[in-house]
Amino acid sequence: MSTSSAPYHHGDLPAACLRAAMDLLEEGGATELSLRAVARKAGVSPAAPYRHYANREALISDVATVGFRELAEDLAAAHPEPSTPDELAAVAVAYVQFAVQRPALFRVMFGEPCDTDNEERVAAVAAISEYVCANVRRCFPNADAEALSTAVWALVHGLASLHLDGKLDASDPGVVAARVRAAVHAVITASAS
Amino acid sequence: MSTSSAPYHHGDLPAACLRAAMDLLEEGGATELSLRAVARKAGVSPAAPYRHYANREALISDVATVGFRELAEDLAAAHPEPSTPDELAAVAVAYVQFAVQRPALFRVMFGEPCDTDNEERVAAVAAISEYVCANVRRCFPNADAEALSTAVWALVHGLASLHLDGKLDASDPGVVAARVRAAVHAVITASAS
DNA sequence: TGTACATCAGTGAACGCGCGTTCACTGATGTAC
DNA sequence: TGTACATCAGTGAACGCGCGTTCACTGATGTAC
Repeated sequence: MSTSSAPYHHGDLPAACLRAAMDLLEEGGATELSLRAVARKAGVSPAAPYRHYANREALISDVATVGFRELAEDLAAAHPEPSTPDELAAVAVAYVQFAVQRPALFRVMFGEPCDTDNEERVAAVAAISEYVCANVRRCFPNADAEALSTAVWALVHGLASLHLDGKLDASDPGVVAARVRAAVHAVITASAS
Repeated sequence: MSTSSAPYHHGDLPAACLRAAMDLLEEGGATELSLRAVARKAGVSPAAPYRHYANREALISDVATVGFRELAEDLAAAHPEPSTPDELAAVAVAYVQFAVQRPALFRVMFGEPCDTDNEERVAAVAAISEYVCANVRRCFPNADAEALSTAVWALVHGLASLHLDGKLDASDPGVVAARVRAAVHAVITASAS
């Protein structure tokens, strides 16, 4: 696209397709991701992606994988090893922010049943799951780690989903962050009341 | 459909469309809900629904409304006024079961941004929100009700979503119920550890 | 170093599909007189 | 009670659309000799 005369061979079409797909999700809002649109965006004929992807689902699955990796990065950037409720809440905020800022990508990642044949995707999901679990063990060493990990992930994922789907107002990022922090703290202090 | 000779006038096509749509969601698995398919299922021409619905979205919105009402019924049936952690957990289980048993309907309800012009839909969502809030006040009279209500709804909704989307295994209803109960209890006892 | 040829990554036209929606229409219903 | 007619709820054909995917093809690349 940036070179004046496009060469016949693309160079790295798989990567270009992935990037095009991510861009479409970023722009398009609620649009469905179609192979044709991806090819168009990548500046290539509709049939070209079939050199590299068996079908639409294979592309989508790779997009989801990239999404999970980027989510993992965002979480680690919020705090690599949270060990207090406040630090945990910061991670929760990052998770919800990812969902709110990139809703279409989030929906691709979570909105359809997994393709379990895609090993990289499974690994990317597992990495997040383990990160959450490690955090829970660190913060609540005496708790039932498995049950509490599930609960924490569900809490955060639920907050993300409810904001994403308009059940909780997501128009002001500051308000969202405050609400997430409040929810996390409310849960942690619930049994005291 | 049951009468031998179908009359020209249907009788109550709006209701028939709604029922057809619900049935399609129940059967079809991951299918998108199309107006044409609904008309087909209702035994009527593709244009007929337009007598009663402005467009596809209007039908979908009504379907979502019915879904929210039925979810509210399921929750109330699980326990109309939960006041202990166990009773609260029973309601959580009902919520997750609704999602797992009727995934396509659940996705219609939550998977796309609300049509806020549909007053009945808004009311149906608000009813659930208030039910959750009332439960939280009853169970945790000294907590920050708003924050904790958000958290509880998010926890339950997150559990539902993660099961629905294959991030948590939903193949055995008993296992799911146990996991949900464990998660709820883990949260309630988290601060004690 | 130069040429023949196999391989590979693209093209672009075509397929059949189901969709949302519109349109002119027609059969049934019910009301006014 | 009987008839004329307005109204309403359907029909079915058609529109244009974008989609996933296949196919025979062609231009570019790189390797063997």
